[in-house]
Amino acid sequence: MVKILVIDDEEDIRELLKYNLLKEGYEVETAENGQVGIHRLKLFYPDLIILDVMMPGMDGIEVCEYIRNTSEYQKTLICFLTARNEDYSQIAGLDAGADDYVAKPVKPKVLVSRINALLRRKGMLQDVEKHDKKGLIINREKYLVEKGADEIHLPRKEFELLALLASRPDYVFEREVILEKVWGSEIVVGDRTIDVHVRKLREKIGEDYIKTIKGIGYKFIEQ
Amino acid sequence: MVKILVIDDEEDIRELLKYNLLKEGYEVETAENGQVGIHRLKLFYPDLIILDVMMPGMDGIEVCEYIRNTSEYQKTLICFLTARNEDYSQIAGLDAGADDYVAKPVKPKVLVSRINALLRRKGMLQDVEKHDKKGLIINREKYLVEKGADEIHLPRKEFELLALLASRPDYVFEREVILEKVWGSEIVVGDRTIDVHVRKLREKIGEDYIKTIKGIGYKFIEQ
DNA sequence: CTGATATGTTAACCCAATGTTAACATCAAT
DNA sequence: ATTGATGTTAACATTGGGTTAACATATCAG
Repeated sequence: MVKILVIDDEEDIRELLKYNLLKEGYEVETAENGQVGIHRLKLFYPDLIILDVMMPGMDGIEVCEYIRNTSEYQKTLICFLTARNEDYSQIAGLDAGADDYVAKPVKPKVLVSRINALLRRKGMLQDVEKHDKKGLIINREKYLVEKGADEIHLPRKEFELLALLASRPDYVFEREVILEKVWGSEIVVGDRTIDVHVRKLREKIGEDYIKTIKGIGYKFIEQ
Repeated sequence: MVKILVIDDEEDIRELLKYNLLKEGYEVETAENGQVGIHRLKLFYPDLIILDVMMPGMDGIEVCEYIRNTSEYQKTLICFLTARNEDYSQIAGLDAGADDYVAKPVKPKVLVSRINALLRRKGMLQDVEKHDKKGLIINREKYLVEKGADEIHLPRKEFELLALLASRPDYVFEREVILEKVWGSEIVVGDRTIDVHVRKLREKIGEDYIKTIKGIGYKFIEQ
């Protein structure tokens, strides 16, 4: 669960943001000024702080600098709330170490969208797909197959064969078509060649990804 | 050297940004529309793209989506230029995968500050130090590679080869591409030339940085 | 069940791609 | 001209990807 701390002196804003962020599925706490915010940090340990720049007492810039100078909060994201046209605070804020800012008056849709984007690009939002599943990621640029956290290096033919099959999961590629695409139309190889490559692939990526359709060919099964 | 590509249909803006970014020490190229921008991508390989949302023809959102769907540019940063109050494009832009946006009319100081901040938090601005790891620092001005405390002087070809490979760690550069980029498309050299340079590089920087992908090419591995 | 056919499996082999070394070519600096 | 640094090539060594042969097993028709 992603935790967000909202620090703003206006109660209306705090409640507006809290309501919308909760609706989005985040865990939210609020603080009404910088001192309280810093105090709450230690107990709440948020992943992201939404921080008003203009506050009586300790302002947002100071809070931000304090956070950035405290090593245990280095990875905590900071998003400023700043008055429009307040270019100075944009500059100072970003230089103080903020990760983003949103202009006031805050529109909830905009804010939520930016918070989502910020968390996503910082990798704090598990993007559903990608590395959680045991699905394969075939990376042609790296000539590499990623399976979970593992990186599997494949020789050329094996890679091309897998890439072909995986390009259309569940579609059955006939042996003849595989030969044509992976080996090329002129080159003639023995009839056990494909099988051997399939064997090696199955050894490396797992036995369940490539299924034999007897009498026809092979197909790739998504796991 | 950090490379920035500016895509905007207004020449005034392009020149304004180019001037200020060059002054800041960046390498800058421009493009006057989306199509040209995408074409320029492949040759220039920018680290960051400044992208106008509103353009005739292919607009910024489309360009952004194209880039985000092309795996080799996944790590390329995108910063939108968007008209103020144009909330829709803020949302659509960020959802399309932009890393930041700056409102028009652009103030050079603000833009430069945000670009700096964006690059810094993405770790693309080597903050002078960084000597902690055993990673290599490639210094184009001095034709020099720093490995820890050592300074390794490299001849041009070796340097260009290493710089190319290291510009995109893990990415496999085909022999043909290496020849094209390091030697130039017209010049034809023997089959063994690349290997010999790789050999010399491995002797100088260590055996583990450059990996052979047989049948395809070479890749740089971060240590 | 039996035989026929397709596919699986293993290990050995071959060779093209790459590694390696040293000689040669080129060029800038002295 | 001499030296040293760099770039290229030739000649040979090495490796591991790709292929095949030989045999094992599975599947299906009748």
